[in-house]
Amino acid sequence: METIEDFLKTVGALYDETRVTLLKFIDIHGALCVCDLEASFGMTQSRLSRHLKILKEAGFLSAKRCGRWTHYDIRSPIDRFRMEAIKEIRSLPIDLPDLKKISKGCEV
Amino acid sequence: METIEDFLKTVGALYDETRVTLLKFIDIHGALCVCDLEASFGMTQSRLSRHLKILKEAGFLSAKRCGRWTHYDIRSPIDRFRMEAIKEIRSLPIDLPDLKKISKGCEV
DNA sequence: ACAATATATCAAGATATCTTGATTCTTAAC
DNA sequence: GTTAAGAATCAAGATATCTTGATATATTGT
Repeated sequence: METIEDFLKTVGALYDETRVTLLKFIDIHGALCVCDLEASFGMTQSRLSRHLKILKEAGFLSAKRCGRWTHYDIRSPIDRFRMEAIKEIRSLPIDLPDLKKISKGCEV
Repeated sequence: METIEDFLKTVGALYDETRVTLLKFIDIHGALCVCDLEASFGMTQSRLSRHLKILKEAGFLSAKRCGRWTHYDIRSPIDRFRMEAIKEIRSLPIDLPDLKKISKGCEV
């Protein structure tokens, strides 16, 4: 973290229940494509894409294209403060849906 | 931190440049009354009051009445995640005004 | 090239947050 | 009690964020 703009973008990404829930889900299950998240959460695709982008640009997630699929995962390496945030989220009691893996190809 | 509501309130309090700057200022100078912050930052009183309240309700600041003055200070004890946030803010290069102490009474 | 699947982006309306200026509440001095 | 200083709250307008539905951009298979 170098600037206050970075910091604000980082905490801003955390300031949304949807994103905190997504972050926890990906932290638990590992890399997932958008369509699996869509199936698991029953959330519209554009909404998911938007939140994943925000988490990615805030330094929490990495995105890796694999064929048609984009797999989002917890970014590694990750700095101390973002890791502390993820640890905090791990400790929170958050209701998560079951993982529904519908993607056929490009297993990772 | 017990619930996701607590967590969101905590990161929400950090998601504002004014509040991050105030938090850093109070972290450096210790307990200060609203009028001294008002004089130092050249900020309207209602705006300050609002942000201090948000930082207080998010668990970052304590407020202590002393005569006419309300002194805000970094809350102690403070939990791990909030402390990590303050440490992160300490490391950020943020332009701070000089401290202007105009309050006459109730020194702490 | 064409069609289908997965993802990303855009536009518009709904909701939340921030700022300002006015008002109210508290406490101390007289 | 009255006045004044310090602080908190309220109302209204400006700005930012979130959601939805539509459209655009890859990428793969035929």
